[in-house]
Amino acid sequence: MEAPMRLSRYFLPILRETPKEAEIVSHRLMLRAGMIRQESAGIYAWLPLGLKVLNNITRIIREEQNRAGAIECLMPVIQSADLWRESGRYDAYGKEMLRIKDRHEREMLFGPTNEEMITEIFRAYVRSYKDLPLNLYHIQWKFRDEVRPRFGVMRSREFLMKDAYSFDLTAEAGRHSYNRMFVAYLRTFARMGLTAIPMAAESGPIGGNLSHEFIILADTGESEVFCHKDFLTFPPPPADVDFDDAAALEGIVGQWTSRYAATSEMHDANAFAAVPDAAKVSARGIEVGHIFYFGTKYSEPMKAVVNGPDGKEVVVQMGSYGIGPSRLVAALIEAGHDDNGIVWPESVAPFYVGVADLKIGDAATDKVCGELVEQLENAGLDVLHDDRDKRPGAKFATLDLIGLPWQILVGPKGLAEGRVEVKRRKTGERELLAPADAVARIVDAAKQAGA
RNA sequence: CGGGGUAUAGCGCAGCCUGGUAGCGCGGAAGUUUUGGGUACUUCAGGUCGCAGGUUCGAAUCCUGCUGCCCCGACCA
Repeated sequence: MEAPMRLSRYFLPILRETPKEAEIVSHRLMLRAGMIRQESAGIYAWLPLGLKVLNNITRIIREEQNRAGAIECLMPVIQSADLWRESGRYDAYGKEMLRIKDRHEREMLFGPTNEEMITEIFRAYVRSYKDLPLNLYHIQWKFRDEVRPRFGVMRSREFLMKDAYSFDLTAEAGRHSYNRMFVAYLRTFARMGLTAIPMAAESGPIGGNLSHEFIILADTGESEVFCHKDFLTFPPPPADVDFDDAAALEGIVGQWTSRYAATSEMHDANAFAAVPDAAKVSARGIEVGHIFYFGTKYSEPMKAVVNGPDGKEVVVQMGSYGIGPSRLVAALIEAGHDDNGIVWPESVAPFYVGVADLKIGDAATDKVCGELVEQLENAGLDVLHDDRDKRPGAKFATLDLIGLPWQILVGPKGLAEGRVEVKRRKTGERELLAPADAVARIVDAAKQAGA
């Protein structure tokens, strides 16, 4: 919980016009709402409003990773080339990997992913099957030197990534670990108001033979996708799902893989033809997560082994599980906006409610705004108080642009009747309420949203 | 990495063809006005015209080289 923010003292560089480089709506709105600033091709600074959203997203990711039994750590952004030579990927990775040299001419690299490093950490400490299963994750900046970065933070070169890595004794146990992350991902995206559809996927340079991409449908998505419409009605796993219950997880994963879903690379026209026409969904999608089960691809060459119950050495089974929080910020905007700006889901909104004082300096509006802000704050809500000396129109436009779920508009006209206006951003519904009722309405809504 | 653009004030642009030392809108500051959906007017501040050479009495403008950025394609969380 933070102190209520007075907009006159905040740093929110709103742009009235759209910078010309921004092609897609999320990029345009992130620049206009003062969330990010481009510093280089595909490299962005996160301004306060953008950072708040990013932090809300990583908070949800952490909560769901922890719930599923993963343990957070943090690995460095700069890695040694030697580590990557062990797995054979130093030469295999190609120009996407940014290679650098330190002052001693040692070959280093800016990490594009961390399988090698986590395997090195694992093998240094873990010797016994009794320490398994283990799942370690971190949330860290990564760099992939994309040939052509575009679409703002949707396809940037530097990006924030949550990576989890699982270690198990057997393939069966590894499958359970995979399912844990699968279910955790369904919950994570659902909490952000997204339906992410798990689709059969290529495993690419990460490797392995079991892999799903989690894709949300959006017109501006980069991938062409094909799936059954039932996915849009499947319920997300409940909060009390038992992650130790392998059969229960298998059941959930079973449901979410029971219908056809594939990206264009993996598309099987014959299989799709079997889907009833009325259920066919052919759309564009944004990849927001990707999970891999790759067995011993890294543990074998890097000798990550433990002693089994019979005293013999066993090469551990591994998987890795990624979510891109920085990309998710853009994906959430692609999925939630209108002509006036962003419409944030309540769980990730940078502030929960904005209180606009429509006539700064008016004793009545100033007083009521101060009281509203204090009461909302005391109720545990994150409040933005627009106390700038601006025209009402400018305030409406700003609040709509930055997409806070609720607005309270306090002006002399309404106050003459003892009323303020409560506006819900998502629907545009407005209500004239007494100030105390306005607070109650929004606090109730927050409780219902489980914020 | 191929193809195509573009670079002039914080943002969006004009000026370049036909060389004469830079302008408009938005934004910012001051003021008057206005006060419920980006108000109107006045004044002000802000630019080594991407960088380096060259041509010329004189270059934002013409020529050469370089760099950044953007778009299309192939590649990708």
